[in-house]
Amino acid sequence: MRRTKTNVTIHDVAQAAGVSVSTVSRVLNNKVDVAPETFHLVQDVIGKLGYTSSLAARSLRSHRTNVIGLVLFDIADAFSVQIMSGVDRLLKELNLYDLIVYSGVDSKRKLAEDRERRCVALMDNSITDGIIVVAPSAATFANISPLVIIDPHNDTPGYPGVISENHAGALAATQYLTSLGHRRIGYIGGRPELQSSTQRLQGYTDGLTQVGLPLEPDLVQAGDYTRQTGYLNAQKLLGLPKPPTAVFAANDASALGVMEAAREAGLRIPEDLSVVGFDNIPESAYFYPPLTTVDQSINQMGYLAAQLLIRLINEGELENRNYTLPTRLVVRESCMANHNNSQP
Amino acid sequence: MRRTKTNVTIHDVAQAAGVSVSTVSRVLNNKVDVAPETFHLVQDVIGKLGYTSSLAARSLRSHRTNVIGLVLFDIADAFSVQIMSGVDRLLKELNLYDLIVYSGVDSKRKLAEDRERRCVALMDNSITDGIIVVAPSAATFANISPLVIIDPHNDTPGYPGVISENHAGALAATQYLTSLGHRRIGYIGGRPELQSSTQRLQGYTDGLTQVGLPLEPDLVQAGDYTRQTGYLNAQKLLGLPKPPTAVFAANDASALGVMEAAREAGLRIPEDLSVVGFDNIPESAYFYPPLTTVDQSINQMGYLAAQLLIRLINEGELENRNYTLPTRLVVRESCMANHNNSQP
DNA sequence: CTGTTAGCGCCTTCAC
DNA sequence: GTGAAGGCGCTAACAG
Repeated sequence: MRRTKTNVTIHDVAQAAGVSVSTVSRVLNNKVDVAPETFHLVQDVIGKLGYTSSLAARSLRSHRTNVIGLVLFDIADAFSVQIMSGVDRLLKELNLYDLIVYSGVDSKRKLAEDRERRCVALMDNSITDGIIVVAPSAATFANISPLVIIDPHNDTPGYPGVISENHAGALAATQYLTSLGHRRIGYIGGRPELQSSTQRLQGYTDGLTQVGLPLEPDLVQAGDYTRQTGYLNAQKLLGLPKPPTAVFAANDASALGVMEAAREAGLRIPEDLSVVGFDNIPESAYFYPPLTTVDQSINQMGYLAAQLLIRLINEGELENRNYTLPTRLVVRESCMANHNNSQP
Repeated sequence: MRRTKTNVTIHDVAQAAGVSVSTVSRVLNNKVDVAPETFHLVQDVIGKLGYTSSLAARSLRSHRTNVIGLVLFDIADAFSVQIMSGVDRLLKELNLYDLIVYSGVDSKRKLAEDRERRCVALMDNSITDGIIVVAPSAATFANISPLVIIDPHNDTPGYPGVISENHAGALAATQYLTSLGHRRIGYIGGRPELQSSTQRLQGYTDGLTQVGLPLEPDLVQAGDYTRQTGYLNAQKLLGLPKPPTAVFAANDASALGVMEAAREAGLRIPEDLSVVGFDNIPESAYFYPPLTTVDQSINQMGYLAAQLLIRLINEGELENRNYTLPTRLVVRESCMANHNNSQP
C-alpha cells in the first residue's frame, strides 16, 4: 500500500518532548515513577501530535491488547446481532476492552469451518486477548488464548460454553401446541451439528411422547436456522397428503420462512396453521401475526460469555462446562386451538 | 494474561524443518524461488505444528495485513447489519481480504465520537489496510490509512463517501403521500449531523412546497434514526391539537416506533394513519402492516464502499467525492388515501 | 534457491 | 525518575 504521510511513532513523541522512548512508554501505560511535570509534558505532546500507539506493536511485545474477538457464523443474522449487542454491553460496563467482530458466513459447511478456523487463528495470540465463537461449524480450534463458545458444537468438549435450556424450551412449545389440541405437529430443525439443535429436537420428541403421539418422520424436516430453508421445508410439510395443523420451527428465522410458505399456500395464520418459533429475536414481536416463540435471552448469552471470557483471561482457568441460561415460552398470536382435526 | 502453552512461531517451524526462517516466510507468502521439495517439506511441518503466523508481527513488519476494518455507529442496528453484509459480500468475491468489525455505539453524541476515533486509531496503520466508517458522529479522523465513509457527516469533505439519492427518495415519498390526499404530513427526522438526514428533510420540504403546502414546524420532529425516538416523537405528533393524517419517518426503525405509538393511541394503520419509512430494511416487509418505504440498497452501499476502499488501498488515490446510489419508493400496505380531511 | 542481516513500534529489564 | 539496550515474530533486502 502506498503510504504518503508516515505515522507518528513513540519515537517522534519522545523526540518532540525531549525525553526518552521509555519515558513515553511509561506515561502511556500509567506507570508510577514518572515526575508529574514530565507526565504532563509528554501527554501534551501526545495530544499535539495526535499519537496513538500501534496495536500491532503493543501486542507483539506485551501479549496484552485489551481487545476481545467475536467470531460469528453469520454477521447479518438476528441471533448474531443480539449476541454482539450482549457482549458489547458487558464490555461497555467494564470500559476496558475493545471488541472486534469477525465474520465467517458461508453456505458450505466445510468452507465455514475453514473460515472460522482462520478467523480464530488470525486473532489468536496476536491482536486479541481472548475469543468468543458463536455456533461454530468447526468442533475444535487451534487456539492458544482463552476461548468461550456460545451454542457449542455437539462434539466440542474442550471449551467453556454458554447455552440455553433448549430442551425445556422446546418441550414447553410442544406441550403448548398439544394442549391446543394439535396432533399433527410439524418440526423444522436447526443446524444439526449444534447442541442447541439436538436438544430442541429432543424436546419436541419428548413433548409428543408425553401425550402418546408417535414421532412421524414425515413431519420432521431438516433445517439450518435460516429463513430460506424454513420456507423450503415448510413447503414440503404443507404439501404432505395429510399436512400438519401446526409447525414448530427450531428458530424464529425458520418460523418466518414457514409463515411465508403458509401464506403463499393460501393458509391463514393462526386459523389454518399454528406456528411457533424459538429465540424470541426482537423482530418476532413485529411479525404478522406476532410470533409465539420460546425466549432465550440471547443478549444475555453474549453478556455471560463475555464475563466468562474475561474471567478466563484474568484467572487463566475456568471449568470447561456449559453455563446454562433459562428459556420461556412467549405466547403471542401465531397459534390457535385446533378444532378441525381428528380427536383420536 | 497467563499463557501456559507458548505459541509456535516461525522460528519453531524453521527449526523443525531444518531450514532458515526466511525460507519459511517465503513459503508462507507463496514467493517464487523456493524448491518444490522444500516448499512441501515446510508446508508439512506447518501443518503438523499447527502454525499460523501472527497478524501483529506481520502487520508491524510489512504494513500489509489484508484485513479491512468496518466501524459502525451501532452494531445491532438493521442498517449496519445490511452494510456489513454488503461489505462481506465483496470481500468474499475477492477472497483476499478479511473483515474486522468495530462497534462504537453510544447514546451520547460526544462519547460516540470519541469511541469512533478510538476505533479508527486502533486499527489505523496497524492491523488494517483500510477502514470504512458508517454514519460517523465525528467529522474528522486522525487516520493515515485509506478511509471511506458511508452516509457521511455534514462537515466531512476530506474522504470519499457513499451515499444514497436521499433527496429524490424523500421527495418521492412525500409526493406519494400528497397524491393520496394527505395535507397534514408529520415528519420525524434522522441524526441531524448526517448528510442523509439533511437531504431527506429537504426532500420532505420540497415535496410539500410542490403542492403549495407550508412547512409547519409543529409537524417536524427531531429524531436520531432509532425506534425509541421515533416512538416518543410520534406521540408528540399524535398529541397535537390537529394531528397529522400521515407520518413520514426518516428511516424504517423510526417508522416502526411511529407504528407502535399509533397502535397504542388506538389508531389503525393505514386507516387512521398512513406511515412511510426510509431504508427498506428486510424486516420492513414483515412489519404489520408491511411498511411502505423508500428503498436504498443498503447492502449495495456496503459493497460499493468496499470496492472504493480497495481501489484506494491499491492505487493510493481516489477522488474525494460522494458516490451516489439510487433510491426508489416501495409501496406496501401502510398507507391509504386520505378522505376524512379538509380539501383546501 | 537459500541463509544472513536489519529492523517494524513498542515494552521491559537493568543501569544510572 | 529516567535512559539505554534487547527482543517480541515477522519480512525484505542482500549475499552467496
